[in-house]
Amino acid sequence: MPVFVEVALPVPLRRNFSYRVKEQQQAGLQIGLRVKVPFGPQQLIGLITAITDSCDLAPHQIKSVTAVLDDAPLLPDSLYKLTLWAARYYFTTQGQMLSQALPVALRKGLEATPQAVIEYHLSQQGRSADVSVLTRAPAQKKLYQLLLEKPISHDEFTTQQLSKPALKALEQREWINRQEKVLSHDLSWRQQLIMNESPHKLNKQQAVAVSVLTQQQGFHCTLLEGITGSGKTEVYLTLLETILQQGKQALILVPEIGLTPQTINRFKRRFEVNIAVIHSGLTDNQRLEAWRQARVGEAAIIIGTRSALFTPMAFPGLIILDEEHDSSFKQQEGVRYHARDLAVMRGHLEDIQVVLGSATPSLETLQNALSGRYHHLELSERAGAAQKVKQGIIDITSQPLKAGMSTSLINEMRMHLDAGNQVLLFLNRRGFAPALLCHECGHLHECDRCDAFFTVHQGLNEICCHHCGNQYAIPRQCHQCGSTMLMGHGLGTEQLEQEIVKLFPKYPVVRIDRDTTRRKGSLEQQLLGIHMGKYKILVGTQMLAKGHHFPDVTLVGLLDVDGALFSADFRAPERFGQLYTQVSGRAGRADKPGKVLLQTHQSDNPILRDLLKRGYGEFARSQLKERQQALLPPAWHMVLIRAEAHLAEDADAFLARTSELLPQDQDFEIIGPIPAPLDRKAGKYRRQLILQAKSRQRLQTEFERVLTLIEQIPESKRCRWSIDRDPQDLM
DNA sequence: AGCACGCCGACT
DNA sequence: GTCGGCGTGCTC
Repeated sequence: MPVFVEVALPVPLRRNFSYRVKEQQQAGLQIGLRVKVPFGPQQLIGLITAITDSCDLAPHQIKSVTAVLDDAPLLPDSLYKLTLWAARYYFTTQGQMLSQALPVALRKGLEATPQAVIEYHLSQQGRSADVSVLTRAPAQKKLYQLLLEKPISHDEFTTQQLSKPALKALEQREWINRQEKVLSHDLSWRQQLIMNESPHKLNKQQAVAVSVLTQQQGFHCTLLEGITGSGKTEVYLTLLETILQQGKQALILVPEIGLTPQTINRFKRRFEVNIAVIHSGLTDNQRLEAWRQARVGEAAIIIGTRSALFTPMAFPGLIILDEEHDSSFKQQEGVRYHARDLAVMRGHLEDIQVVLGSATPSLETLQNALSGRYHHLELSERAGAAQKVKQGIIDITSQPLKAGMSTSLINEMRMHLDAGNQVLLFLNRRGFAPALLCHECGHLHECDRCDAFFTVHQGLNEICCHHCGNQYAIPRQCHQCGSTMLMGHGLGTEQLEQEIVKLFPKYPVVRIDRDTTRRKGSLEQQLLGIHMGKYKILVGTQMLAKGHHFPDVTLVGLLDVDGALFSADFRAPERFGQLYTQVSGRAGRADKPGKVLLQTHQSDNPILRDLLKRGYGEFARSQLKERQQALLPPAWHMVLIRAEAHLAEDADAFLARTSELLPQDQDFEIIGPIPAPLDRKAGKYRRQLILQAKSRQRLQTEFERVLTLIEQIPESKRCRWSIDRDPQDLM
């Protein structure tokens, strides 16, 4: 009987592809194995999604599988199902979803389960060799001496950056033997968990949280709402102890910025277990190695950012997603999945607990907690009884400003600095100035590829577009009138830093934004400087607000609240609330109360008042009510269709036709096509269609019905389009 | 998404 | 004369 397989391939085509399987390849064939298949003129690697004995296609249209690459499915059943579910939910294909979920090395066809690794030993001849011949070959000598102590695996060779030529040379001298070492998995942690550090004493709230969490069996999702400094991590660690003792693994997901050595060390210090850390700095092979260790159960704890969600576990026990409100959990290109939502689904499929932790929960999670879908645990006491932060609003309407700072802010800064404390200024705009203005004709220099102004970077002597990366030397003359009187317009962190140096020459300043932290390790260096007290004034963007505590900072100033709070995006108030709460949480400690000052033109704004008066928790609850009234997420469900094209009409026509395919009634709203907030980006026109549906199920079915029709719209070929379910921002 | 095929402009 | 630009069409 002929055998055919359906294969999911990493191509943006909404279907799988059928292949014939030759007889000698048929043994052990199953769903979930990787295969190499011919696809047009190329060979691709995909996953078997079905095995059949017949195929609708004409025989001449079907090609044969080139090779079957695995003998066991790559992913456990739960993760295979997760990719299927996610592909449906995000309106994409399983092939695309799988290429998000699998490590690059596996997508390229590398072995998933090596039975043995190569090890290098010194040979008999090598042992008795005369080392003095190596005096002029230091790399060989170093390697030789390492080998005297113990054999080196091929893997260590790459990770420790030893010299390959030296290895080759020693092999040529016949001093080295290659040996295959059969791998055995060290799972001893499951039998006996060794703790390096005894647990800290928990306060009452922490103890309650831990006892609730440890008593739960099977799938549960819990929001752990703990204010900054309330000791969420200690709760995680204590819960982790129970899980590990049961011989089960834990997956910990953290925001991109949160995966610092300090975080990892906290876990390493407590448990004597293998921890797989998955971050963007890993090579493809290192990533694969971490993936393997998790899959066989050698790694007891897996810590990583968004994409680590798909790491298989042999003994799944727990998923923790820390700082669950953080926007880096949502993928912003390709398949736009949300790691938080998929983590909950994964927990469900693996029948394990999911803990979402945050001081400032997203409205989505808060709604689930309030409605009873999730458990809700609160930590409201600051460990060490630190004092509450004082807060104040500075109305800057018709106030004189020096580099964006009001006189009262400057005076306040001076007081705190003179008292020997640190001051943090927050401005969410990097560069020198957000526009280049001609003083004679008023012309503002615009990016030629985007609908945006150039940002001036004085240090680099460049103007550059923050949307497409376009950059030029700062022009000497105005492009419109030729005048040489050009000046920066508006304020960025670079300029703020310069002005502060002039205003406070005695106090060293550090600036932290994407420009000053581009070099690897420089952020760590700067943070160290702050903790050592080397810097007194800290200037920065978002980066400064996330994850780091600065105990000697007693004053935090937010320079441009208006820009952050009153943007067109419906999530702006929520995000500002989170940012404000996170930033103010950075300041002060038990013996030094902190103070936060906000500069705004709208000091009476009710949203702002609400946030300051009642704190994030209450603020978020009233925001949730507003979203419900406005039929916005999480009350209603949103999908954004983006289209970009060289000609605006093509994008418009495509979206207009799409909207004609969909219903419009009381429970299903369509807005658009409308220009995206950044109308033109990188030379292309951007349009979008916003869809809001009351019922998630209805949204799903309506969309699935029209997906294939959308592809057939003639204009779809003339533009680049994508679907974003549960969009984070409408950019 | 890739990749090939195909048809027009500035180069050894 | 050819190298190479990217528009168009196809992939079991």
